[in-house]
Amino acid sequence: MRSGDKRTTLADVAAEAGVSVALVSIVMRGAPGAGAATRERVQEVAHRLGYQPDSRARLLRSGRSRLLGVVFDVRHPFHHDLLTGLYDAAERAGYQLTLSAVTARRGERTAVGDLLQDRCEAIVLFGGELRSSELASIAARLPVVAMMRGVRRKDVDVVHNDDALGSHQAVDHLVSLGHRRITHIDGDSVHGSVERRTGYQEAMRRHGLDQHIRVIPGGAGEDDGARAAEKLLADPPTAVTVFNDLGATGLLDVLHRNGLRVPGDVSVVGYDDTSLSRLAHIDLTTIAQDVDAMATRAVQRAVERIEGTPTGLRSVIIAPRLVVRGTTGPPAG
Amino acid sequence: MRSGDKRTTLADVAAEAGVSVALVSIVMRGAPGAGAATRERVQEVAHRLGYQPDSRARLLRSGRSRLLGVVFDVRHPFHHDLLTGLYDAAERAGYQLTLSAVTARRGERTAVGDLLQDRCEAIVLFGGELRSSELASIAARLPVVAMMRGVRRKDVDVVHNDDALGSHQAVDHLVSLGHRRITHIDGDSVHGSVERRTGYQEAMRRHGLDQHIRVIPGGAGEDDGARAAEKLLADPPTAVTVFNDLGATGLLDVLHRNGLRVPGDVSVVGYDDTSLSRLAHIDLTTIAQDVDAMATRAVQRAVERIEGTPTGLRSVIIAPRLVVRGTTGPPAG
DNA sequence: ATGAAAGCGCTAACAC
DNA sequence: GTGTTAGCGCTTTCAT
Repeated sequence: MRSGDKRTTLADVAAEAGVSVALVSIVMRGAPGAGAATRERVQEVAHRLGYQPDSRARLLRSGRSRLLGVVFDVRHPFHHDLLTGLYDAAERAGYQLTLSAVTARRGERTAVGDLLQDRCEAIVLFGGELRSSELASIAARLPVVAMMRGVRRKDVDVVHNDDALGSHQAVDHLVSLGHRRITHIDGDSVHGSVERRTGYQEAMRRHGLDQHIRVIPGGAGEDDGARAAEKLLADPPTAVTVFNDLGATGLLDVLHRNGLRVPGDVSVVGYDDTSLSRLAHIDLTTIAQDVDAMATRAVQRAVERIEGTPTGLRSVIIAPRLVVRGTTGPPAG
Repeated sequence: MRSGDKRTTLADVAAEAGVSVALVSIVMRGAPGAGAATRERVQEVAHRLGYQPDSRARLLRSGRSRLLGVVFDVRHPFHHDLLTGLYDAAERAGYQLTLSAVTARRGERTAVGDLLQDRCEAIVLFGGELRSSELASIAARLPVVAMMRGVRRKDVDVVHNDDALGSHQAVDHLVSLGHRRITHIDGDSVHGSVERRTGYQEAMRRHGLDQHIRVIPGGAGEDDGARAAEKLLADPPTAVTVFNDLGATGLLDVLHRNGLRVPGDVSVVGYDDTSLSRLAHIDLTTIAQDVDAMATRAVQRAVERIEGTPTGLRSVIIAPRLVVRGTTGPPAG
């Protein structure tokens, strides 16, 4: 017996309950226009027959899908947190999510293509490498909301973290502990890197620490942080702000191997509040992006575009917050 | 202007190309039965009009969806690796994947429910907490393949790692390095825990090391590994096999804090080969599950059930392999 | 409050 | 090779 041979349809329920399909449809959707008695009976029959509405047929007929497409990367831990928030936000807005993953062997273009076929009404992109012009060509077909990346186009909505502010928070925290010689490890060409670096520089100036500004080239990986740490060893500062948690982890490791104590000799602040930073033996002070706020705004943006209530502002920037853990403390001496 | 207002349909393309809808359908699917010239012209028009087939309508009509539903947990790093493999395997089999995530605030039942409405033809479940009886009730509606968990039902297919064999590999590796006093940290009630523990015990006996068998209670988290390590300190063995990588990380940390050198004083083997184990400062010897093989077999299983070519065997067990990194070496002395 | 009928975008039989 | 016809399962007028 092949499965799927006999799915229960509206017609089946209607026949069994002795009413018309239209009426069953009304009951199933909870729409007004059916008697209480009928309602109950139909519901009972539907349940008994194990009826499951066919979303495809439903959406085909009603013209809308109420579907939000999401492109995320399975390799990026932060994307998973964001998915959690997005599911909630979508549900609150009365939309469903349809996921399309980017993997090591499945590109962003493929992921977007699938979503387009699924007839979702808007697409939410997490980071990614698509060029602004490509995003624009997608945006010509349906609303696009890009999260955690910049887009030089005004036909694409953008929701992201206030990276500069995050760096300010990190520097402020360190300065309040008494640090003055604070170095920043850069994120190279990764999205947000420029903002985090600039934020660091601004904050340092604001505290009158211009002469202590020092930026070491780095990157998005653990090894980038480790390499940056090597360069620091000759003349270590009392504190370091690192582009992201992964880099901070690499840096911490090199520091430890070289006998430097954290936070005794050097304080370290990461960025992103990934699960890594929460591990007991890392216990990293870091900057947390406000996942729920970002997700909520992204969905709100998408829905506004879908329903034609544009707000004019295409860019939403969410404030992050400092999470103090064990890698920061007052400087020695 | 609301988006989605004017999607190009088959009819539009047909009108523009001056042919019938049916013919366009044939061309778009690459099905036989159309002239080369027509084919080219239709394709040109479709492209020019930016035509995108509507998968919902398509699937509704053809009765099948060629969709495989996947339930994964965003919090589990290993699930992401598996997704990568599953996308490939599905594509090879001519199926598409439709993802439904479990999050901290979105349960497995909800995730499965969505998939059911999407009319996928089979469901692949990663781990999870659903009881066997619940799985059975889903399996009554469509084929279910459960990965990385056991199911005491013969109406559900199971594809998982050979946990016992993995433990054998870990012990064999340590014994070949010269270790005899090898302790196992248990995974408590987590799926696979019993098999990994039993495998350890068997392997020890096989090597005539019965009197060195020692199992410490643990769990799936980093802290469980750390707690287990504390218990070990009084009388540390020369090597430890840990239920999973996360636990091994916690254990390593406690070992280091107490001045024990790895692998000098104690060798450590984890399980799962997660990205964590690959971090330079952890560099954990571990047992890698064969993700691609598992994904391939899971899809194969699902397709067999869908297409009604049952094989009788409902359980597939895949051999893992040892990945030697920096936490194992010969015992001191 | 309920039912009949039309049709969403597409594919599959069957004619020509 | 190409067009015609009939639905897939559902929602949505419009009658009754």
